[in-house]
Amino acid sequence: MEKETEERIFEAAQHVFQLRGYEGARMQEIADEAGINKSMLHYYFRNKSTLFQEVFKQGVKKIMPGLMAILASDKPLRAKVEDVVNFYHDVYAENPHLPAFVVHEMNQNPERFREFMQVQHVQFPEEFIEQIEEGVAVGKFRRIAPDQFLINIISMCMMPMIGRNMVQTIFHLSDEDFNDFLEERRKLIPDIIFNGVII
Amino acid sequence: MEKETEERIFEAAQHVFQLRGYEGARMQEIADEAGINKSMLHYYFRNKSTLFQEVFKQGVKKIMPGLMAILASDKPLRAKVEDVVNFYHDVYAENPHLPAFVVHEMNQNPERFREFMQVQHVQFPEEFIEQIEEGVAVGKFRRIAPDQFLINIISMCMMPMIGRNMVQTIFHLSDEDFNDFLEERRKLIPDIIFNGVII
DNA sequence: GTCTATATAACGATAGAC
DNA sequence: GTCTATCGTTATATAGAC
Repeated sequence: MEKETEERIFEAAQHVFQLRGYEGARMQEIADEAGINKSMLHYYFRNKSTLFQEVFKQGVKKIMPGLMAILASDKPLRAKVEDVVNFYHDVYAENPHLPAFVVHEMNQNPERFREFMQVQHVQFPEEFIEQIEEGVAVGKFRRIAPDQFLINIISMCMMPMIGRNMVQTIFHLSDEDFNDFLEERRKLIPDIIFNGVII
Repeated sequence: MEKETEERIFEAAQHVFQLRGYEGARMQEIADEAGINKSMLHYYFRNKSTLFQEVFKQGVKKIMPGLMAILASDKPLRAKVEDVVNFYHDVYAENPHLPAFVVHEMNQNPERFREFMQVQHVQFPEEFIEQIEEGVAVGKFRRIAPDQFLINIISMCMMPMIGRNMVQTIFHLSDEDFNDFLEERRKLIPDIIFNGVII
């Protein structure tokens, strides 16, 4: 085999859990996909729950630290927004099921999510807050709370990724159409956030 | 008992399925919540799958027809956007777990969702498309595809509802704080869509 | 480390009395 | 229509040989 067994198991678990969720995932499917016996799952990871926790942790780690690092950088606000949007779209391109997975499992167990965010020291950066408050203070921006500002960006990034099937169904988009649709949003979202649609 | 058994079962099923998803839901929990015996579930609804289908159908019906009706009305675009935003926030106030439920189950079974949308004749209204294309043609709006326009609105409405725990965790919002946060968005979202944050 | 075989528990579903 | 009792299946998990 090319890869170590443990790694093959983990990657298979990642795929199955992200696709089906904790409750929908089957240890048998993970074993099949890893090309090993079911009992090996228990040898490397104690049980379904611990295997899942590893996958969930690693999933959150693919998003949160990168996002916070962008918000905490010393770039101007417009550049930060562009970076956030590109970051989300890049992560999605590599992990199309990750956003829906994290959101769903976070809803199933909010306490685990909260605890994990604390342990990882994930914090909404002051630098970003001040940048927006200053823009408001000098009359450059309309009065908007920094959390509302950020949630608007994240919403416009994540929702189409999570609701891909809804988008494709309502607008009759092929897979290729949908990819184009998403790519277009890398420019569109910053434009909407700062300028809206009215010229 | 105040209500008919079948109705009590259905309401319990609605609650449990919306909270835990199809795979996570337990027939026993539905029975307990309805205050009846497990076998009654099979008497009124044949099995778990059919009970779920009813709940899912009814969930989609609470959102899609109302949304499409607003888009197809003869109001000006700004009023339509406000109506859509208010509609989503009103639905959420009554059914806080519904958005996340529909999105998750749609992802678990896209084909069932597509089929359901077809049967219900849910279609993206021409009136809305023309309204935006006209605004673009006369130079009032920046060049934007109608589907992108709509998805931006829906994204900003739904994502905080689906990701409530993420929002509350990152920004340290109490339940009351979060409700205020959402209420503020009824005005904020149309403003962003049309004008962005720059004054 | 990896396999086969099996234990154990949970869950959906049914039979049958009342 | 509603209950109790139970069946049959499937899933996780473990024991033990190699």
